[in-house]
Amino acid sequence: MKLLAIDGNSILNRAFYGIKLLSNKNGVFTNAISGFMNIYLKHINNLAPDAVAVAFDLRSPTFRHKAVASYKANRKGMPEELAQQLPLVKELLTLMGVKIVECEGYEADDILGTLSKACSDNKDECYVLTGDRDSLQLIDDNVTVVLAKTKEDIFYTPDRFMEDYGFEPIKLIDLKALMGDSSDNISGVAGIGEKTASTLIKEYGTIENLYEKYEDSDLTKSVKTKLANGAESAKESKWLATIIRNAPVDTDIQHYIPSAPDSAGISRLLTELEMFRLLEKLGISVSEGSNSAAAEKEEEAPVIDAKVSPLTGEIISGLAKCSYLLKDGKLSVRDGDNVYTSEDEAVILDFLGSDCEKATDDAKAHYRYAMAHGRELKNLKDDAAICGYLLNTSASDYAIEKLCAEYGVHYYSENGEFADLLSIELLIKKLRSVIDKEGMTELLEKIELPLTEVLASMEDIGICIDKQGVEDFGTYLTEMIEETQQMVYDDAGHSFNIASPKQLGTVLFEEMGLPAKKKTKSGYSTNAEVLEELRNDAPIVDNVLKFRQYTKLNSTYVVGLLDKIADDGRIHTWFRQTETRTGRISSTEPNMQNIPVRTELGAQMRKFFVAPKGRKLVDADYSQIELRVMAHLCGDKNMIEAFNSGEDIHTSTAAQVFDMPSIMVTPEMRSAAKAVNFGIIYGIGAFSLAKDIGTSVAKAKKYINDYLAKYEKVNEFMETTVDNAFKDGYVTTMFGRKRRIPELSSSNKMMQAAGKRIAMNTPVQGTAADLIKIAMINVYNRLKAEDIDAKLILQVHDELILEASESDAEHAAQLLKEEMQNVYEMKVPLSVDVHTGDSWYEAKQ
DNA sequence: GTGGTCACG
DNA sequence: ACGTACGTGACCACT
Repeated sequence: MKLLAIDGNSILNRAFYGIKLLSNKNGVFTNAISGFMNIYLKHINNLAPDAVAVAFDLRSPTFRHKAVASYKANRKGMPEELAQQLPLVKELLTLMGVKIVECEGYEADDILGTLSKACSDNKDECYVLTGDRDSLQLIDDNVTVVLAKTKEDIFYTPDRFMEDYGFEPIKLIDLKALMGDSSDNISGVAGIGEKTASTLIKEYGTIENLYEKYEDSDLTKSVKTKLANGAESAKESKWLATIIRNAPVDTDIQHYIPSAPDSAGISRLLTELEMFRLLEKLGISVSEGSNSAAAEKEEEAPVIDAKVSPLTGEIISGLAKCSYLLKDGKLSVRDGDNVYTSEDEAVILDFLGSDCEKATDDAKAHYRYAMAHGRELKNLKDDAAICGYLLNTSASDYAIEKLCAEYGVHYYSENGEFADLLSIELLIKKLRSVIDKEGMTELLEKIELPLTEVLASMEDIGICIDKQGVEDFGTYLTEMIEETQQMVYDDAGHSFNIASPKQLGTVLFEEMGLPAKKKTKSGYSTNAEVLEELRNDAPIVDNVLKFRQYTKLNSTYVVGLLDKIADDGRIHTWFRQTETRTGRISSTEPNMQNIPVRTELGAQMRKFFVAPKGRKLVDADYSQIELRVMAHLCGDKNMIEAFNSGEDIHTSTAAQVFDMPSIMVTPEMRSAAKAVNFGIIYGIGAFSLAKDIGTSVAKAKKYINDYLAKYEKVNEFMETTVDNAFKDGYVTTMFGRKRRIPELSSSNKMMQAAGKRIAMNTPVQGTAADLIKIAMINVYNRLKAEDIDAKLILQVHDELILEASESDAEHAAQLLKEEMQNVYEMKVPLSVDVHTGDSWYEAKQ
């Protein structure tokens, strides 16, 4: 027999501190559960034990001994984030059929001691899994202690222990009795540390032997004195350090053979915790749990006896309402018990263009399918992924099966390949009712759903790129990279990989002896901020910075973009509508929202995004939209006035905060005001502001206080927003978009502070995102309705870009500006700058 | 897969 | 005592 005995508390602790805090949408933390299970599964797979016991600490108010009362008294209480995961891990293990062992008045390691001794006595094989070195005293020929470490685990057999420590495992108790252990409140012998203790144990073996012989030994006088003074403490410490091996628990290994897992129960629990990857690892499907009482009780679902037949034109014209899916060129349509399928492009296009009301799960892709063939997708009414996103902007994806499990909708896995199709109707019905209850129906119907078509069109059209120009720029960059690289090697005296922060750190801070300003988890920080400060100390720094700039431009933009040019010579980015927590859209493959602009060299890239012959690019961007949103949301008179004056907002802010006429505001004052304005949007902190504008924290604090005193309503808005966020667990934008903030329920101060900043920032960033989305829809519809030869092609958060015919460019520019400025009646005017040009670079002037 | 770095709003 | 502003995505090195 082989037993795996696990120190549940120790492994859970290790998992908790080793993985960043994660939580589900209800704010239940899951990182320790996930880490624990990873460690657990790894060892189950490696060791294939016959029996498993997971031990947990359990202490009642009556301790088994007086000394125990103070024992571990100074150990910090478990943080709330970890404490709430403890019962969940136990529940999960129980559902998995794994035996949990707890014993009133005993700690987990006492239970491990007892079980491992039983194994030893019966010549059974025992593996003790723990993160705590104390348990190494349990090692013998039958007992191996597996020490779980962050990187790799150590399998401690008697030989391995001897190799590391130089004495037998059992003597670890004596070692601890001498050196003590502050985390366990074991005092040891005062003045004796690890080194001395280890030497003494190697020579004398046990403290009993040591105390018998030390007086006549050749130990130094000081050590002898320490031993003499600490004699009593040493004995008590040895007692405390000894793991109990006869705790009253079942020592029959047979008892710990796991029973059959409750798959449905596991599925239910992990679905509620949103731990889908773990579920997958356990080989259980999400739907297994949905038949019994789910977290959200599953609603009655009819049995569907699906009749499958090919889709025809006749059927299409008879459809009034349906749900459908379209993936990899395969269409499946559901109308009641009837399922129609087709892989015929013409049939699919006819279906998409029909008047039938449609519900699906990836509308944008289907709009693109139709557009790519010069056809339309008509009467699209619902998109399950979009609905899922509005209800929880933090999920990693919005697969039908997951959403069903999460919202207690029956998932038709019994219908095999049509499970998704048959499930989507009830799923959407459910999602719609929750969206309605949460007041987001208008957001869905007026903004998100119409936007799917706009984004599809933008992706479909794409932006024209000057391939030759990019290639030439790449050639230039490659030359510059080689040149700067050589200069760095010359400065360093040898070649190395400059792109490796580790190697660069060694060269700069060890070989060349430059002062290291900051550290990261894994070594010296070498980021631009640090290097900037060292620029005057050594020429290598400047060359490294240049190297970084050139390689970044080359690999991310030149090489990256060339790789994405489609056959039509254009770049078709993917806009992601269900990605960001705040409601912004994101762009990938390639990311068209982070094309360089801030440095002159980088901005050159924008010269290669062009309008084809006979056409123009029209670029319009909102000026200070987030600050204007803030002014509107809080209604502060002074701030509104500042915007109404039409003068530069940062100058205006400086004038108001420093209480002087605008004409007397210096560039320094304006720049400080600008930094404070940014800080206000992000959720201000004096330290970061000070760093940003290079002043003292005290001065930064004063700037903030003066600002908030001048703009009272801003202050008030921040406070009420944060208060409400604590109360509700979420914040909302002007158009009802929600973001849950589980960080606020963290007991970690840093984490909670971050939650507050999120609470302050999201309504502002999110409302700005709502506004530009509405503008996009209006622009799209007007261009279409008025038959203007211009199309939206890009959105960069506060900026929209059109490609227009030369003749319509001016008209389109006017329309664009008008729609953006008038998107919504605000307490301050929205201001838009618009330019036209042959390239993005020109149109952005 | 994660961390460091850096591009954008 | 600690670490430090919001939201993204891509690339590289390293485990």
